[in-house]
Amino acid sequence: MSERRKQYPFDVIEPKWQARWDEEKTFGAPNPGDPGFDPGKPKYYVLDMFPYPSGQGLHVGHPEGYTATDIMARFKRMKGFNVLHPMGWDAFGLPAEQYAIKTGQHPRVTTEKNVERFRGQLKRLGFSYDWEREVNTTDPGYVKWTQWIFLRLYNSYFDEREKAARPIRRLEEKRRAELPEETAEERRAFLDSQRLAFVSEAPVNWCPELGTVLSNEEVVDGKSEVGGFDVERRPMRQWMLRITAYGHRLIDELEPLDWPEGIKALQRNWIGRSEGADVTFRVQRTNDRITVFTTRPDTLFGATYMVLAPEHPLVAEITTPDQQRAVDQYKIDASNKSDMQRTELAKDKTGVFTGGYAVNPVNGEDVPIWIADYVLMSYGTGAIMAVPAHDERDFEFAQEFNLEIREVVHPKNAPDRDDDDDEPHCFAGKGIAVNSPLIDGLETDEAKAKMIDWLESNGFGRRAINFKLRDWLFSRQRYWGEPFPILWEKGLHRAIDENDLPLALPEMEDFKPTGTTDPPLSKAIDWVRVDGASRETNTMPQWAGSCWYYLRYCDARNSERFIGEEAEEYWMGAENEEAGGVDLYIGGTEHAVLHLLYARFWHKVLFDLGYVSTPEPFQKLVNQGLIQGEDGQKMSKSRGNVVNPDDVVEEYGADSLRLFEMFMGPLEQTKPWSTKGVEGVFRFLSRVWRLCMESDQEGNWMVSSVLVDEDADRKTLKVLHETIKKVSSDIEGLDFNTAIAQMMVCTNELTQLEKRPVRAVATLLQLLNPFAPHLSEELHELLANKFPSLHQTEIARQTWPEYKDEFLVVDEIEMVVQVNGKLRDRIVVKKESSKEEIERTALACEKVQPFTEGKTVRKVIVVAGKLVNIVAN
RNA sequence: GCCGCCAUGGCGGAAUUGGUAGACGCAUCGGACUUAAAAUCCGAAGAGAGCGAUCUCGUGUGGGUUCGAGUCCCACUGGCGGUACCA
Repeated sequence: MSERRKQYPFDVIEPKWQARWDEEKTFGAPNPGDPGFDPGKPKYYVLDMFPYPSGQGLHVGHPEGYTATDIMARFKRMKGFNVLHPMGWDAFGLPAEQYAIKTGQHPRVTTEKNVERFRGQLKRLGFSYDWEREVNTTDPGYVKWTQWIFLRLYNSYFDEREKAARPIRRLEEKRRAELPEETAEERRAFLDSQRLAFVSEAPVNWCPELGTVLSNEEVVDGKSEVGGFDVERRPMRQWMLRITAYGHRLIDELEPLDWPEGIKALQRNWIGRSEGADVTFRVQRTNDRITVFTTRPDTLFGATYMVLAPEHPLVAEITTPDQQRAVDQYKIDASNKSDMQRTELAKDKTGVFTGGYAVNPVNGEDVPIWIADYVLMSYGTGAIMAVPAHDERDFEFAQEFNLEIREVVHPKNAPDRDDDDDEPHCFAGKGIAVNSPLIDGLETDEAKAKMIDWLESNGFGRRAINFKLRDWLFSRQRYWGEPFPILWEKGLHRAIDENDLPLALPEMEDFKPTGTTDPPLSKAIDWVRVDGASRETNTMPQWAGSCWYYLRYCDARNSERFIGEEAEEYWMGAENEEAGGVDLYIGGTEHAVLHLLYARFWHKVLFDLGYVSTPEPFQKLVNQGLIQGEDGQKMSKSRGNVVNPDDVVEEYGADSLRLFEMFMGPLEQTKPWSTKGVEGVFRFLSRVWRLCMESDQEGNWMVSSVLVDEDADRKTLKVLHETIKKVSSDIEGLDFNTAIAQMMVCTNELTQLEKRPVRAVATLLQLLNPFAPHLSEELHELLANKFPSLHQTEIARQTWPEYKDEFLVVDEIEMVVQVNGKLRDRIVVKKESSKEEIERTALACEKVQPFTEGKTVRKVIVVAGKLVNIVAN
């Protein structure tokens, strides 16, 4: 069975070339200053999202993106670029730790084993990585710099005026000058509250099953993204990163990036910027003030009540004695509801009147203050002004509790709907302000602006922008992560000395969760105690390592800096018109709001502090599409439709796997696996083999006797140069499927020749090389041995072929003749024929006559080289 | 609900700025080679009508713009992904 399939000896040639690439370091990329570095070469940085080395090994989704980047890397090298194409391991994380707990093996051991396996699998696929730059996020030499970057965050604050991170020392000096009478403790507390990495006591997502807290991004539908366990809110002391300070820039600087629109939208949506105003309401009979955020200040005259979140600090003070019991009960009920329940019950609005009233600043009216859990403490100010006529949620609530609904915006061009005027309705769109003395008759946008001006000049509010984005919860109660380089003493934290980095994890026998909120590291008593202080026992989340690995690749062995200045400038810097950063980044869409947002944030901090030279890390991003099982369903063990890449390589070879994954369809599209499809590309590669090779009686392969060292005829040259042109531009555009189709056409053409011109064949092998590197190198070597006129170096070190226009043009062109847009005939005309000649020929066509007979020819349209359309009626 | 993506033969998919719909591959059918099969090579093929040359219809649905629409515009339908009380 398997004998039958080996139509060419891929099982011999693939290991041969992989070994040679390894030994000769064929794909090593020199850094500035390295031997062999050519400053004249432009750089090209093509990056894969590095894998988490799971116990399962590679699945077929990995090679899809990896093959795409590998084709680009090999192509750009031959095009004369110095190409950075690295690989590494995102090796901290929950699965490794959970597996370790189950088996009792240390996560370092299992991680090493998994990395070993992944590396072997990738090498078997012939990817042209520079393995000298391999990184592993769990290596002490890597952890050192992750911790070092954390300390940069810790030692920085966000300067609101400059809209950038600055060293905290600067803030300290400023503070000292401005408030000399402040005590050291007060100043310290202030500075600690300003750091980009800070400690906060706040409700967090605690997952009892995993024994850790999770970031908002790691919680999906109230369940943990890993494992799908219940997540509850509980207040805990945690490290946070001030990503919210970068909300503006994370949105604005996203715009010019060459990213899929969908991913940009996802990030924009996640960051969730809304513009509006903060408005302050005075609480009746007290000195209390309630500030609300609204995107519709133009509807203030329609604000007929207010709602506070049940957790709002002013609730206790506002509540009147006779409403006390009801309010207390509601607060208890609300706190007992899980996030899941709160969203499930989203349809039915609940709430309780506090008994208190506030004064609407625009008209002095008293409005009742309610509490309701549809108002979230975590967004805006935790309080809203309710405008039931123009907000769906307020409308529902007002209907439920019979609160006044007052129209203050009238739809433009709306018909007078006096027929159902008694029916209360809600209109949330833009229109014309009515019943609003200050702004009557104005359109919504104008009304908003005027209202904000009025609020500002009367001291009732100001322009404001709000974000959905929350600060990034950065600590985890796990063992297998980077320890924080932080010491605690008398309730205060401080950084450890940078010379003591990396701070390694303690060796522990028992790294299980403690069953409480104490992290496992708290059990390493000797490690925790340092003189009079104790170490932070939380660890960093998995995302920490992946926030900067693309920088480390540029200078992976540097022990003095996280990245050398010269290396950073060369690989990440902006050159000429280019925007700089990673030139092409390919990976799955699942990281749209996690890794890709976090990495941008870190990069911006490093940029502000002067460590990197561009504000954005990834210039061009492409998401490879999901590969489904043969049945069109998502691949999963339970469906039994999982394809193992090792099996495919075993049966058809790595070149076939690579080629098939690129031939399936457009890179970014979801598409189903097809075993028959693999056989198809395998047959194609076998045809290429037989284009060059033939077997004798004994079945030994030898260079084909029909290959000749002669010039190709014009027809062959035309196909060949069309192929050079199409393959080149298709690779640039990542249209690999059509590039392969064109190479198939070219191969079929060459196969049919009785004498095959060997230089044309060698050119085809060059074009095929990025896709099927083993086969093409082997055939080229065999041909080069026989034909001295061919390049004697391997293809990887050759220059990419250029097409010549002179071979593309033909003397005679076939043109289509249409009558009224319908195809009726074809004509062959000389290349240099005039419009008039073509028209005459077309009109004279026999097959055209029946369709023009009895009609008047109104117009004849000639599209050069394409068609003639006769308009007749 | 909102946001993004998609819809073309039996199947995966091709079609520059609007200009020959179905490239290439799979599956299918026919032929060559073979004692036979596999492999390989050659050929056919969107659907319908016809002996035929040919004709009619065809890119989710309905309209529109145009000499000409898979492509552009309007209104729908169906599917995939994300997100959801964000004021």
